[in-house]
Amino acid sequence: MTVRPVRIVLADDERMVRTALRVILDAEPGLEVVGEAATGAEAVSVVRSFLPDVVLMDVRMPEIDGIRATEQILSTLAEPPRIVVVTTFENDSYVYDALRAGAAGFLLKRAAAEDLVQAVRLVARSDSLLFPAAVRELAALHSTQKPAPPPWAAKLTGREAEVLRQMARGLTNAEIAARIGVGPATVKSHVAAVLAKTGARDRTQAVIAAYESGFIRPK
Amino acid sequence: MTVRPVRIVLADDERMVRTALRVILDAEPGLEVVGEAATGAEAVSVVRSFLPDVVLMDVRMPEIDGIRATEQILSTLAEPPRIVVVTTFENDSYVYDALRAGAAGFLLKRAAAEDLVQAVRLVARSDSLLFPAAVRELAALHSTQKPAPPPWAAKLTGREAEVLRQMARGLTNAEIAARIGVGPATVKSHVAAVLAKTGARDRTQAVIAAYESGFIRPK
DNA sequence: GCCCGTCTCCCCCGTGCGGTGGAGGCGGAT
DNA sequence: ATCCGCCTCCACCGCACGGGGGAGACGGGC
Repeated sequence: MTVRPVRIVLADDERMVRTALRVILDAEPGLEVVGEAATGAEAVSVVRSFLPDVVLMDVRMPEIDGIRATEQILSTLAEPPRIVVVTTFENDSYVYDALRAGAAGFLLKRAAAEDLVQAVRLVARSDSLLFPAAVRELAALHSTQKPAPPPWAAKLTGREAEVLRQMARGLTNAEIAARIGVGPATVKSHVAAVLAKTGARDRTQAVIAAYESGFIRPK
Repeated sequence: MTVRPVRIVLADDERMVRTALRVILDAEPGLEVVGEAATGAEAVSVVRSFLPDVVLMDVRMPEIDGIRATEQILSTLAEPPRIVVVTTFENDSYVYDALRAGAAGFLLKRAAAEDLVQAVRLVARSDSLLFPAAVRELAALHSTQKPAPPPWAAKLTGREAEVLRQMARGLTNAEIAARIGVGPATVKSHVAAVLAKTGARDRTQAVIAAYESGFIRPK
């Protein structure tokens, strides 16, 4: 008997992309594109109908994005397919969101055809999970820029940085003053300086900036 | 001419693991283990000496953990190797940290030998990035347990969660009101509820709690 | 039927916060 | 000797915020 082929569903709002993927995948023995969807909502229903082994899911789609569609599929099917999130990766921060949603892997749209095929095969047969340059580039944005995660961090004086750290712990000006051993008025000055340099409107925005820039980290 | 082999460095505090990996990898044509390290610090120096193509890096190691070692390697070498983080995955939340550190992939220690080999090959030749069941399980922990990443998230109503998300974007009550289409007084009520449920004293602490609990994540 | 949770909105009040515009001291750089 | 950056602190002001009350409407559950 022949080996059961890997059944694939494509979800992408661009017909050309779907066609390209279909051509590449259908040319491969053992791979079979069984369905297509142009929206996230359509993807959910198509997957429910065809129950494929693998779904190639675009992130940006009308109605429901790929992330939500992934969530819905994984949470509503008893034996959900492996979902590979496909992205063009421009400035996407979808990666972590997709991971949380339960995506089995990532694929860069500009990936080589052979990588695409290998990705699908690998995801289909083992519970391994493919990743592309997308993450490397994203990771690079986080790691190689480590010497300069916050553009403004260099401009914060020692005291200001200290005050910002205390702010990010949820302390009031008076508490910060007591903690670092200065007067409340002094803390106010430093806070004002931090707000000015970070471009924040209030302490909440300053704390957000601290998190988003990596100046401080969760956990 | 023969193809240049993939040069590999193993970093793991358990000798047995290193040996096992070496046996598996050395048996493969085109793969060559050129060095081993038992600590994170050692890993950094060994990598600097041998300049391998791929590093298999354990997470938990004495002196310096795999994450920090990864950071150091990637930030100090001009042409750093691909670093694959190896984990036993018990309750690790290292995955995101490793990604941020610039890891090229993940591998589960209990992965099949053939998966290991294929992972190394793939990481070495393309900029694709391997993942294992580790992430699937971890993702499951985050997605299926989505009702419970923050202990209090389950207790936040839909509106309250929405308001908290807007708070975490640095918006004032008035701005949130305009954005979600309700009156300012309503937003005040929701904010009060959020503060009560999160145990926060003010909106800043609420936003901090949102970040620390993973309710929202930095880009 | 009733209750309870949710969403919606109102009042009043105190205050922490942020904005403005200062001042004095201290050290390094020029 | 002078200037500048940083740290320290002050007074005044307006306001968004948070606390403490409530109230009406809708829905589902008992």
